[in-house]
Amino acid sequence: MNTVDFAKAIGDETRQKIMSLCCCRQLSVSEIVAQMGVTQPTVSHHLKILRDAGMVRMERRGKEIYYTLNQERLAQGCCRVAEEFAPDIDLKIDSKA
Amino acid sequence: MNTVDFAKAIGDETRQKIMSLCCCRQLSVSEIVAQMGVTQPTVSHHLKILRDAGMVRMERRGKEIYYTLNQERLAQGCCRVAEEFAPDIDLKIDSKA
DNA sequence: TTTACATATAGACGATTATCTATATAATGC
DNA sequence: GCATTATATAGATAATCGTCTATATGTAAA
Repeated sequence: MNTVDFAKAIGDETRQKIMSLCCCRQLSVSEIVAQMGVTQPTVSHHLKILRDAGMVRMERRGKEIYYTLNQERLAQGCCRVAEEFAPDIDLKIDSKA
Repeated sequence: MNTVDFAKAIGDETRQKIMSLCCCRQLSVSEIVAQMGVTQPTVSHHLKILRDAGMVRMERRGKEIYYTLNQERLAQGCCRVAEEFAPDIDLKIDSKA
């Protein structure tokens, strides 16, 4: 995944809200929809974009599909951007406890 | 500057090419135009977006205006994104020699 | 197998955006 | 002042994108 696609994937208010919601916990699509001001198809649309960008993981359980943000991929994308355009500045990843 | 505006500013192929060009050296608008496949007004347009996002510095010398990428701001934006959406991963900035 | 529920997809539509041409502004030299 | 060069701005246009409604797909329960 290149830096343009990465930045485009995260460069939308609705998607960032979704990212915040399923950043630290699994959420079903309905749960996401319930907390956003847009329709379910719109949420599904944005989830697809995030999925295609590798930014979220999905897991089906029964009728529901749970999404979680892929924090590693996100951080990797940030590092890629910094490496490419800010070579004089060093961004290091340290996994927290 | 919020993370949406930051991601939108860098989420364009033409702008990323400009960012690459004036990442490590000052370049005048004409010099940038010469290395890109778009017209001068288009380059000016993208420079304005990068300027508004604080991603480039400009310096007038005579008739020419020289642009440089603001690597610190860029790296800061990357960190902001990681902090907000990947709180379990720690991205630290280390200034290189 | 029908019904109900959860999610995805298709298609339409308005808004935003990237590009262009034409023109304005700014700086320099004659 | 006038001409020249460099950059910015205005306005038009086509393409992309985000949102909606309608509908299809998938899963589980009756």
